[in-house]
Amino acid sequence: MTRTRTQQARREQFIDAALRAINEHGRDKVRIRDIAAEAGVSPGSVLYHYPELAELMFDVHRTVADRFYRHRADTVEAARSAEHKLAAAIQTGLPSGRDDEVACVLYEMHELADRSSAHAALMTGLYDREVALYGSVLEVGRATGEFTLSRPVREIAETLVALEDGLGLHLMSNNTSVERSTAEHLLTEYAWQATGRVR
Amino acid sequence: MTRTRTQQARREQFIDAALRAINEHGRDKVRIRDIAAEAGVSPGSVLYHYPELAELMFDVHRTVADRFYRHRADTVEAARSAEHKLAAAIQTGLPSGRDDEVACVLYEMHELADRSSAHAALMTGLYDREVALYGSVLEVGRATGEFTLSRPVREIAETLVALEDGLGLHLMSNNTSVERSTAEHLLTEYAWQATGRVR
Amino acid sequence: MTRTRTQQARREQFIDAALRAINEHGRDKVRIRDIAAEAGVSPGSVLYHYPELAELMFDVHRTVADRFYRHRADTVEAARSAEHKLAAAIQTGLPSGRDDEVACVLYEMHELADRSSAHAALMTGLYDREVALYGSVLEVGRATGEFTLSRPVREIAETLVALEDGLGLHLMSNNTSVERSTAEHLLTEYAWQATGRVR
Amino acid sequence: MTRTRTQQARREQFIDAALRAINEHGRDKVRIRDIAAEAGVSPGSVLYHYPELAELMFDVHRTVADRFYRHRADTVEAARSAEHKLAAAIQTGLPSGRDDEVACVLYEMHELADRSSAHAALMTGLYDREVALYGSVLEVGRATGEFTLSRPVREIAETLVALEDGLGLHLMSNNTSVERSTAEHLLTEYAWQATGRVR
DNA sequence: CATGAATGAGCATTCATTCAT
DNA sequence: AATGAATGAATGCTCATTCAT
Repeated sequence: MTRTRTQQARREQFIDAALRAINEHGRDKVRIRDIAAEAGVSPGSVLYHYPELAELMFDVHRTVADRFYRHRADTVEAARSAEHKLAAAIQTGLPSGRDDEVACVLYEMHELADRSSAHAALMTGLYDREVALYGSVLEVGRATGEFTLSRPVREIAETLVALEDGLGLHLMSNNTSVERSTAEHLLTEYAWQATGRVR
Repeated sequence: MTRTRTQQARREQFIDAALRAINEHGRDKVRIRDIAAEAGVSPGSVLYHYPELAELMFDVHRTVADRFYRHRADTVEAARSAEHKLAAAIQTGLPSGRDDEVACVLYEMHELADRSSAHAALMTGLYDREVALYGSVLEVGRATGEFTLSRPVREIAETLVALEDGLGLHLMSNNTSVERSTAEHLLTEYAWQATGRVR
Repeated sequence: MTRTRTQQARREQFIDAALRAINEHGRDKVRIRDIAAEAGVSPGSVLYHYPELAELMFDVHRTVADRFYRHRADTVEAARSAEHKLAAAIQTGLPSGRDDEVACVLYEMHELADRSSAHAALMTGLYDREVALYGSVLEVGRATGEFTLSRPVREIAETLVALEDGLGLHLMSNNTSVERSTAEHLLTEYAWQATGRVR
Repeated sequence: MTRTRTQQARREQFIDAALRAINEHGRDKVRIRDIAAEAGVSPGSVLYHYPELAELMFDVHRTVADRFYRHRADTVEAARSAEHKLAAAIQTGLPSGRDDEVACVLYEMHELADRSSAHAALMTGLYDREVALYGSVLEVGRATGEFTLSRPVREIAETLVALEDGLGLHLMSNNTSVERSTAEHLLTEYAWQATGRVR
């Protein structure tokens, strides 16, 4: 048991190392050596703990998905009013910038879902949680009377998540026609409209 | 001139071959041999026409972006009313399925924009054209009285493009919580709302 | 016959082209394409006239050896006195510098003699002619009373040739301890001594 | 430290292997596989210790230059009289034959000096040491009264080195007009003359 | 004769993986 | 548990060579 704990801790170090290495070299270019170097160990050591490299990739994906959601959920929860919660969700749903390691890697992982159902499941899981998060915010707003929803909760929530993912994709891809402020604006406008608030 | 024509035609054959090879093996896994095999030639032949493989990648990206947009623009143009045009834009904006080679490769190319400004420029160009396409449809609808726009044209158009990109991303990633019908529904609902039509 | 003449002329163009290409890229790095480019034709054209590349190399070697000797012999012959002839031989026996294409290529060819008796024969032939050239100059000087030879003609001549080859080797190899002026000085000093002249 | 020692020892094994491989296949034809085969390892192993192959070439050059000089210096030192020292220098300055691996490779390396200042520096260094070696022998002979120098020490020493290099070049190049005995004779004759000894 | 296109053998090189220590 | 050393499979790439036009 103790050994398992130790091993697990070691694996988490490798996950973090891989995360940084992916961020630096790109998911499809990263080598075991890069990960090992980032962890300060030899390549063989990585293989010892992760005989299957795909498993490490999966754990990285899982980790960034969890962290990304956790950060959003915590921030939203900390907001007092539904309006503030909604704003918090929007703020944390877009990548903060090029140095947003978690968001960057998360977007790099999308492509894996194409050919791996395990990764697809991670994406689905994240999507569902994000929809649920927005959904609960909307419910709260409706309950407090802050929001007058123009459409069913789930529909609005799904639209918000898809919209922020699309905007995030463009932000990560250096689309010069989409800046962070534009993205925030579009999301916010849709949110106002969907929650029946007039400017 | 004739010679150049021939060379250009040959290059386009390689672009198509690469497109198919990328579709089969994945952008980051595709080997020169795969492209050559798809084109029915030897690996050296590919290098002969594309000494810089990155240039071939770029041409593939450019090609799928152009085809994707061209198909949308043609379909939209063929529709008679603004309402039909909008529906056509939505239909053609989402990947038709796993066998949608153009859309699949287009999404696979996104990641390249991360580290290459040339690819980022392609994405920006496609985005701008798509926004303009939606914009013109909205303008037409407003002119004919079919649409009563709730927000500025550009804002609605950008939201539509980002939304369909986000939904497309999930469709391509096998997110089981987002199906093609769901995606269409979300887009359509937003479009109805933004164009002032009541169900 | 006419065809042979034409072919021979064409071959000589390739020899010159190869000479320049070798000078630029180095004998062991030069590619057929470099030679073709220098000749302003396609690689296939070179192969057409020189199906065996080794033969072209040999012709280049032969050509530079002949030119090198011819230049020396002509210069020596043009000198009036034995003393001037000897000085002329020394002057033309050392590479004039980095831009001395003939000398550079000649030195690059030495290594081929290691494994090819044909190339070794060329070197031997050049050596013999150079020894003969120095020999005749010494004979003339002795006949006119200008020189009082300290050793047999052949010995002095051979020593002069070997000495200039050794010095030339260092000059070509960028030995910073051997400069052209040093080389001339050493050769001249030995020549004075061997011909019984006092400074 | 121990580790570095091991690595250095391993590198020296590769230097020796490369020396033999160069000797067998020629400097410009030698492949990594030849060196690996000579060392009894896989090609990758060579790259592991010498990621830059040029560095291995340089080390081989350095090694043969050092060994060549060391052998001469030791042999000269072992000789008792100046006369014997001079004879020893002459004997060891000429390649003993086709099987003289050190001399063969040393001559093969000359060409590298053409385009690499690092290699040129090695040649310069060897030349300087050889000149110094001859110089010290001459000084000793003058001190003991054995030699009566006809020219300055440095001039004679430089002439001897250049002369033996030129003769060595012809010996290595299979010049059939220059045999080992001829070469020895020419060197010896010049040496006698320069040191004021009469036959 | 000449060339552009294409080929394939041969090469260095990368890199995950193995293993003795 | 970890590592340095070593391996070998896989791949890109070079380049002489072939060939139809």
